[in-house]
Amino acid sequence: MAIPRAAKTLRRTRIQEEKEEQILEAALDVFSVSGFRGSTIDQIAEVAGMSKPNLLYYFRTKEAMHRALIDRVLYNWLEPLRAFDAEGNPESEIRSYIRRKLEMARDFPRESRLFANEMLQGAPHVLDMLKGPLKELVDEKAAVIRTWIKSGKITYCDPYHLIFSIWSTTQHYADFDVQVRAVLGEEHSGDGRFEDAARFLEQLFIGGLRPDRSGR
Amino acid sequence: MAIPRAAKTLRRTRIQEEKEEQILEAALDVFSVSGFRGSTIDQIAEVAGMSKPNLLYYFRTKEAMHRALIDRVLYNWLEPLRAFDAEGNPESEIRSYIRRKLEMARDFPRESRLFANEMLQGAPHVLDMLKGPLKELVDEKAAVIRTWIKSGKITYCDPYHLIFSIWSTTQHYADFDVQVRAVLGEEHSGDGRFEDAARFLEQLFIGGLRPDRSGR
DNA sequence: GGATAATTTGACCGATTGGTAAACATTACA
DNA sequence: TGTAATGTTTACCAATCGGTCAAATTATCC
Repeated sequence: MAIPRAAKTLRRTRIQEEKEEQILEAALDVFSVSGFRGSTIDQIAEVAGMSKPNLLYYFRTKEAMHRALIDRVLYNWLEPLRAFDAEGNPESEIRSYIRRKLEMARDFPRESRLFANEMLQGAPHVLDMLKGPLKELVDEKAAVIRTWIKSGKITYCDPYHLIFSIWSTTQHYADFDVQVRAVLGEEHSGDGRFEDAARFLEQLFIGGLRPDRSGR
Repeated sequence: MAIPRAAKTLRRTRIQEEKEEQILEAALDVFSVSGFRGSTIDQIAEVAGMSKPNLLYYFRTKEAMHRALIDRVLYNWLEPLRAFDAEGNPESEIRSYIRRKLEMARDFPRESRLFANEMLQGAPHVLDMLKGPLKELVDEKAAVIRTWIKSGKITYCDPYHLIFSIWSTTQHYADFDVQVRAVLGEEHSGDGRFEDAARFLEQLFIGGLRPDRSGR
């Protein structure tokens, strides 16, 4: 007789690791496109290549699957912001933050869309995380940026909106990929657009944040 | 006996105008949060305050409702970009484009989210419009920006990525509203954040695009 | 190799989905 | 005011939804 599913959390077999991995991979495919409400367990089961009851053996509900997926993806997603360092000089820190975020948009677009979907729906599953850990992390980095401003290394500006604008410009290339490709045309739909975007954004932010050159 | 619905398009009664308006308003509420797949006709009917069959009397399918909604919203959505003018000087044109887009994010967040949802899902209903009319409009405005660059009014940059970055930074305040509020905290969740954002973004773009001050 | 635990499946359930049919009610207009 | 066109509702349909169950299969370990 199968053991109650709670026991799974005590010891995990090889098969469990593999299947859960497979399922979350498929779930990312589906949830990132259709959002939570728009996705079905059958869809995910099909992408994962297994039967629906089999999938439900590993995750008891659609909710549980979604939560596991978000938990798993969240840590890496915030990594670039955590790496944002007060010690480095502003120009190179901002430059590499932009680079890192653009790389994530290029290499992990599904993860970006998963969060975007969540945001559009009002963040029903991650609101606490936004108000707690994320806010704290951003507050911390905003303080760093303020020290840069006070020491005259970058021009005066609102650090929160600076962070928002880096998030939005970079994630745009994942979340609105289809629009970007449509506007740029087939011929610019290779990965080259990420290099072009990096060049533009670095120029924009470095130029836009340079300390006042003519008195303000 | 009720006339076949095709006849409705010939002459529209007062009731038709009112009810269709009511329905599309409710549809905007629902589709903008849950996307096409995640929304149900019952939900929309409830928000619209009418029965499902009644709603289906005006729009035969969920698809038809969604299409009508998109058609209706699209024209206004592109208005700010159309207003982007080659004659004005770059600084004030960019400034007012940012203002207009931010005002739309503030005043029409549902419309913004409707499109964002559509993009995340790969633009199944508007791909042709993106590749056609939108691309042409952007190409046209990109050409304007290039003349500004050639005449030395703004610094050299990729006009497409410039447009993308204005889109993304401004729409962010509608699409990721819940995140913005969470990070800024309750006390900054009044409409003041749009003024702060406007100030920051104007500074960023005007500063970032100012012709080279030190030789390149 | 056999017992036992872990995994997989097909058949199924009640609720919800998008949508229809036809009776009924209301409006517009001669 | 009568009547034909328009609008609304109730009852319903087949398909799909999230999820269960028990039986069948496979892996594990002595």
